[in-house]
Amino acid sequence: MKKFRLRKYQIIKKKNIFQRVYKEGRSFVSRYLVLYVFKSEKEAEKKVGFAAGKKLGNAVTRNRLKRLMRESYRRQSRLIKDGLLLLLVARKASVEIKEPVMEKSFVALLRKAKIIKNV
RNA sequence: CGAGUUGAAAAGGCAAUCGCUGACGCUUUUUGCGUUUGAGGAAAGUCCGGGCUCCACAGGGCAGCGUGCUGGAUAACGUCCAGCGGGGGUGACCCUCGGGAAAGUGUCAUAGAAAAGGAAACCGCCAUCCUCGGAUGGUAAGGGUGGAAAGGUGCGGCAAGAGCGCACCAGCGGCAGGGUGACCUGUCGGCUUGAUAAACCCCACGCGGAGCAAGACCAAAUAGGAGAGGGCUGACGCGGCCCGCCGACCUCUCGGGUAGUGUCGCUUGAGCCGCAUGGCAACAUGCGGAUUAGAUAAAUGAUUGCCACCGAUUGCUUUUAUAGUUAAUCGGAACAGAACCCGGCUUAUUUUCAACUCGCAUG
RNA sequence: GGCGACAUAGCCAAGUGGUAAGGCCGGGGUCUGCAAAACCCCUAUUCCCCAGUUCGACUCUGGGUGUCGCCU
Repeated sequence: MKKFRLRKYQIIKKKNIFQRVYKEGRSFVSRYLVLYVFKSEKEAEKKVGFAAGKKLGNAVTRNRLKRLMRESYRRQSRLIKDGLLLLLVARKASVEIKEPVMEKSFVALLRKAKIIKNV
């Protein structure tokens, strides 16, 4: 079975990139998530960032949400087109949900944004 | 059986698939593969105390801050242990910012005659006088006010009263005995000096400041740039002020560059477990053993199966309540995530066990 | 991660041991033919919460909760 990896260098870390994606990227909203999409200058670049605000809860729940989002992205990353910077933000309703619900919601957002590869 | 007090312990396990941090090995341009490793009792709050780093390898005085019964433990503490005094509870047991109010100052609203002077007379009580309900004087026993009223209770005494006298109790002081000490016990004395120091303050002891975002290091590039001001008649700096120290740069403007969320600090430590000895204990000493988190948009997750735990329903056993049981089904499993590291405290939270106390019932 | 500040009516807020000022908003009234303005009256029982000290706590002490700021 081919593995879907998610390495450190594939995650957005710099503050200014976060700011650009927030400001200039297009956004898509669902009940549990907000997805920002921004076209990178480089063709091959494909990165993702995760955010969970302070209002969602304590450190444990915020870390759990980021893990769930990362797991969803990791499983579906092969479907996504290259050359995009994505940013996933958790909403308050997502505190209660389990992993498959999160993943479904993520895929629905990808369809909405029309960034799925046609294979 | 019910209610409670105290003290400990644990924080589900195994397996499969996918995935992540660090370390090591192989390969290597990136990368990839393999082995291995990986959160807590509170990691939390940041409330104390240290280590460590920089500033005089930290000095003096003032100011400021903290602690506050005694003795001990400790690197240190506001922590811990053992005691003393006071308070609460039927009890196991718990709580206690618990020095000084006779060094001084302040405050004690309203009410009340009086709220702190050896002070105070509103009603009442007693004596004297008269114009017969007032005046003068005595009086703190009674009434009334208040959170608190000038020691309390009883007997005597007196015009009425009063530590005015006596007994007991409380408080204060002296002496004797015991204890390292807080203090306790006994005895004697004159009879008596409100509360508040989590009000200022006094006394004793302690504290320099900042904090790993501390601090240190690194390439290329021009270049130790230009101008103004201050400075060995001592700048800048050392938390406030004064001293003292240090000893040559500092501030502003203009122009140009660079350094990356880079590397080190970064994890073995006053640490943990067992035994022995000393000690009532906290703890100390000796011997032996096990020692692997080090991330930085921040690593432990997701899905599933079985077993174990808890709860509910159904079935079965039992005369019933109840209890037990195995089987099936469903549901649940807390608080919470290392960020330089330790010792504590506090707060959040799921269970289990042990010892003890009280009540009820039965033998 | 570290350091610090604040919380009082719907809003802005004063208050530093003796029963909580003031302004805006709101409600009622006077005035007016009706309004506006002006004037008068009313609006705090949880002073963010829980304990303690004190006769008495918004105020002092300890613990908790929430909000905001500064340091790379």
